[in-house]
Amino acid sequence: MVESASETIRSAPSGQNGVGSLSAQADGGGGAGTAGTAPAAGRDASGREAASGADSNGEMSPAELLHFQQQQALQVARQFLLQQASSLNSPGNNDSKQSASAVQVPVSVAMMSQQMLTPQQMQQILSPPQLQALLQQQQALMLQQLQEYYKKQQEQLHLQLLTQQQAGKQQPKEALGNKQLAFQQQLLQMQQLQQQHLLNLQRQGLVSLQPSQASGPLQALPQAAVCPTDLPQLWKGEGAPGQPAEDSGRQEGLDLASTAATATSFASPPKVSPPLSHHPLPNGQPTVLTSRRDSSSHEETPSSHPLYGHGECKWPGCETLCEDLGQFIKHLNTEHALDDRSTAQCRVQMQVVQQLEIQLAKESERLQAMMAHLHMRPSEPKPFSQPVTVSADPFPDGLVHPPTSAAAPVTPLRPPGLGSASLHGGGPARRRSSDKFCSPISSELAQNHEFYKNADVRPPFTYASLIRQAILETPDRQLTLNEIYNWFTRMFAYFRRNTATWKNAVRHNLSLHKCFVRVENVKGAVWTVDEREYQKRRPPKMTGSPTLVKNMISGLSYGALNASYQAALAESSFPLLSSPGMLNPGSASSLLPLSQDDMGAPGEPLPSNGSTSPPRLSPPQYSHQIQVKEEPAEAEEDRRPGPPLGAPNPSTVGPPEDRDLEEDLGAEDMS
DNA sequence: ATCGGATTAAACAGCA
DNA sequence: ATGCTGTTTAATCCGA
Repeated sequence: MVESASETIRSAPSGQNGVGSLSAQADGGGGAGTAGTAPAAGRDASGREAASGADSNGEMSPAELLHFQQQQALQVARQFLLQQASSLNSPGNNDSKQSASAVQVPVSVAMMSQQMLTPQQMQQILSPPQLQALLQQQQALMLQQLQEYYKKQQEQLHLQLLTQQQAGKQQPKEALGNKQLAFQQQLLQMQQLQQQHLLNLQRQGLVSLQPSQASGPLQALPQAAVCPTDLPQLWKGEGAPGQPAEDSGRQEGLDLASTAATATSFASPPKVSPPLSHHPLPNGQPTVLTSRRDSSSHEETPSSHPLYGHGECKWPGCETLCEDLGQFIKHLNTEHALDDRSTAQCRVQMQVVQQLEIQLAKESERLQAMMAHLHMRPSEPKPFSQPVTVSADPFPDGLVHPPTSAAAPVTPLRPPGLGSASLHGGGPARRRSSDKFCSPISSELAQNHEFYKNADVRPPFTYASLIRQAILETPDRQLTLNEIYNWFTRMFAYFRRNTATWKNAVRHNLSLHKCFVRVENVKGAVWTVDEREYQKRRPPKMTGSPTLVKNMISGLSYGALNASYQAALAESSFPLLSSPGMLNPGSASSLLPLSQDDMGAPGEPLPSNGSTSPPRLSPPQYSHQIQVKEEPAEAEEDRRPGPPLGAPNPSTVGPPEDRDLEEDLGAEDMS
C-alpha cells in the first residue's frame, strides 16, 4: 500500500528474493525501516569487511589468519632487515678488498642499546611505519653518539690495522682502508647475526636473544679473529654491485620465504669459517643469506648501485639526489668517503640490522610458540596434506615443530580444537560450527581458550552459543548483561578489540532467542539459559533428515564426537545435563528459574520431575547417542507420547516437533 | 532458487 | 540529559 518507493530503490541487490524490490516493506517497519536502511547499506560493506576480512577472499580459518598476521609481521621485519643489510654491504663492492683486520669495534652495543629502544619496546609488534620511525630514531641517536665516540676510537683503529698488516696478513693488493675494514667487520657481524638467527629458528625459538647477548657478536669479533684468508672470498662474492637497494630489497621481500627456507636447508659449505664462537652451526651456512643475495644481485645490472635508487642516494640519512649513477658515485666518494662519519653511520646501520635481527628472532620465537601451541593437538585429521615443514625436519628433539618462521609454509593453521566445520566456515563471523554439529562449544573453547584469548580472531561460534557458554560457566548460571560483556572481552581478544558492534549483537541475541531468559534479580536483571530452548534450536536441519544424521555420524567419528561431547559436559559446566539430579526441582529452580518455569510451569505438560522433563537431557542419552538431534531418541520414554519430541524416528517431521516443543514449554515461557 | 539462521545496524522505549 | 538495558525491525550474508 504505502508506496514507499523511495525505499525500494536502495537495496535489493539480489540478496533476498525479490523482496528487496517489493519490499520497501513499507508495512510496519515504517520509521525504523527508512532510517535504518540507508546507513545499513553503506555500513554493511565496511563493517563486514572489517569483521570478516578474509572471508570474502580466501577463506581463512582463525588460525590461518593469525598465522598470516604473524607472517606478515615477520616479513616486514625481514624485509627491512634485508634492505638494511643490503645497504650495509654495498660499500664493499667498490673494490674487492681483502685483508682483514679485525677492527676493534669500539662502540659498545650495550651502550647503544641503552640509548635505543628497549628490548621490550622492540618486542612489541610494530607496524611497518612504526618500525621505520623507530629505526630512524635509533639511527639518529646512535649517529650522534658514534660521531663523538668515534674520534676517540679512531686511533685505536688505526693501530690495530697496522698491527694486523705487520702480522703478515696484509694483502699486498691494495691498501685496505678503514672503510673496508669496517664493512668487512659488519659483514661478518651480519653473518653472525644471521647465523644466530638461523640457529634460533632451528632451536625453535627456545633460545631467546637477550639484549645482552646482542653484544656478543660484536665483542666477540676481535677474538673471533676474522681470518684474513676467509674474508677475501667473502668479499669476492659480492664484487658486483647489484641492483638498487630498493629493488633488491623488494625482491627479497617477495622472496623472503624461499630465501629463508633455503637458508635453513642450505648445505653448501660456507667459505668462511664461522667465527661465531658461541653458536656453532651444525651445517654451518653463515653466509647463506648474504651470499645468496649477493649472487642474485650479482648478475644484475652492473650499472646500478645498491646505495643508489630512485635517483637518490640511499645512504642512511642522506637522500641526496643524483641524476645518474656517475654523479652518485661521485657523491658517494665525496660525501660518504671513509671518514669518521661514514664509519659511524655504518655502525649505526649495523646496529639497526642487529636490532632488527633481534626483533625478528623474537617474533620468530613468538610465532613458533604460537604454532607449537596450535599444532599441539594431533587429534584432528588434517585435511591438508600439505607438509607442515619445509624439507626434512632437522629437529631431532621431540618437540612439536611448527615450521620455522623462516621457512614457514603457508600451511593453514587453525586452532586445534576447531572442527572442520569452523574451518570452512571461512572464518569470520559466520561460524556456528558449534551449533550445527553439536560439537560442544565448551570443549572447543576449552581447548582453544588461550588461542582465542590472545589471538584477535573471531571465534567460530554464534553469539547465542557464546552467550550461553558464558552463562553456563558461572556457578549459578546467570549473568547480568554487563557480566556477559565482560566474559566476552575476557575470553576473546577479538571482542576486546572489536568493541563496536558486538555488544549490540549480544543484546540483540539475548532478546531474540527464547533460550535466553531474563530474570529479575535482587540486584537487577540477570540472564539465564533455557537449555531446552537452546537445544531445540540447535539442530536446524538434521532433525528430519536421517541421511543427514547418518552423514554426520559417518563424517565425524562417532567416538570423537561422543568423546568431545562428554568432555564438554565434564568441563563445561553443563551439570544440568550431565547430572540428572540437577534437574531436581530444588536445584534446578535455583539455577534456572526460568527453565524450571517452562517445564513445570502452568499447566504444562512437562513434568516437574526433572529427569523426565528434558528428555534429551537425560544422562543416558548422551552417553550413547550424541545429542545430535537425538532428542527424539529417547525423549519419548519419559515423556508422553504426545509430544513429537518423543518421536523416535527422525522421519517424523522436524518442524512439528519443534513447534510442539515450543508450544509445550513455549507457552509458559512466553507468558 | 529458495529458505532459514546468523549477523549487523539502527531506532526506540524504559529506567537509573 | 545521558547512558545503559532491552526490544524490535530491517538488510544482508551464508549454508543447506
